[in-house]
Amino acid sequence: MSELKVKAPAPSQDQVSAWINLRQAGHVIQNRLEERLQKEADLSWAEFELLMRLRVSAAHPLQMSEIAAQLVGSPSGTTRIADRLVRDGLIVRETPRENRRIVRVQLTDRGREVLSKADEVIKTNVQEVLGDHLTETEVTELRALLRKLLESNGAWQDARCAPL
Amino acid sequence: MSELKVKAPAPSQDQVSAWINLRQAGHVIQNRLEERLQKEADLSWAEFELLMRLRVSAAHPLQMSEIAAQLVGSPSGTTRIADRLVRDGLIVRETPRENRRIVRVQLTDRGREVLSKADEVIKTNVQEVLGDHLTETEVTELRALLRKLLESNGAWQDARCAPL
DNA sequence: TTACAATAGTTGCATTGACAACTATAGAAG
DNA sequence: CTTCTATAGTTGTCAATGCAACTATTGTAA
Repeated sequence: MSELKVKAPAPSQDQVSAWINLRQAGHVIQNRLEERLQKEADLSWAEFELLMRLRVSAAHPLQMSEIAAQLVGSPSGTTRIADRLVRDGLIVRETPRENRRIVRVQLTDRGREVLSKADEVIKTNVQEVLGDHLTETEVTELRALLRKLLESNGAWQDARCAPL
Repeated sequence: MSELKVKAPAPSQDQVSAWINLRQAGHVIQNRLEERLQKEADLSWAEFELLMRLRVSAAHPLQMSEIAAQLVGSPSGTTRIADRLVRDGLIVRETPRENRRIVRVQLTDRGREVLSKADEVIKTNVQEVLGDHLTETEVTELRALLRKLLESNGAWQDARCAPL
């Protein structure tokens, strides 16, 4: 009878533990993905994600602020990532005549190539770290929980990742 | 009939999306927690987590390598975090006579004080970002999924966070 | 005992990314 | 039209962190 009472851990502990576990998973798995991505496609995760966003929008080239809004980092961080991608010839920046404040970004052919190589790497490795261990149902559950978390914190956005 | 077939998204897309969502949640929420923690307890999350590990072990003071094993970062990163905590007088380093290679770390009184203040901040804010939006069951589910994920990637460790 | 290997921790260096300040352009108000 | 304000993006500077190289200590073997 009283067992139930005394054993009950404060919910806040569970919540904090959950949070720490989320960060652990984030770091550990990310490290693995980054390592492979770097080795096999010579790309950082940040660079990959930026490229991916460009492909998803496909039709019209995105401008910096649109990209920045879709990534987790700051605007200046986005600039720096783009700098590297330009240096490596994977994207091009272009300022349209009609609005000389903005900068539109587009994949180059080489960018598309590298991205498609990166797709393979990510697909394989996400399968390895996630897919091989969670059922499809569990993946769906996880997404639902994360979505709820993000939505209630005003930060939800669909993580469309295009062809793959 | 064929609808089911053509509409089915490749599982790899779901997996990658799940992964991206996990990182988004990680960043967004972490930013919020760090901001409050910094403002209200003058502590970074990394510092908080190190202090917390010290408290959990309570009885015997931990040595650097033990701490490093529990945190997500590298050994050198752990050294740097400890540097700051020493500078701020929240922990003390000590090299025992019997083994002059190792360094044991202990909370100071001030460290305990600050940590207990940080507890409040974390408790309140994790409640706000997590607890207020997920049911207890959902938190449990989330932990279970993350645990499975971590275990299958050989990185599980219980995120005990002590009193709080 | 001297040499060699393994362990523990720190430091130099380079990369990454955030924040705030800055430049440049566009739109609004007078 | 000029001025003021808002928007878009970049850059200077700085803190955090990883890797590889280093120092110091301990354990092992000849």
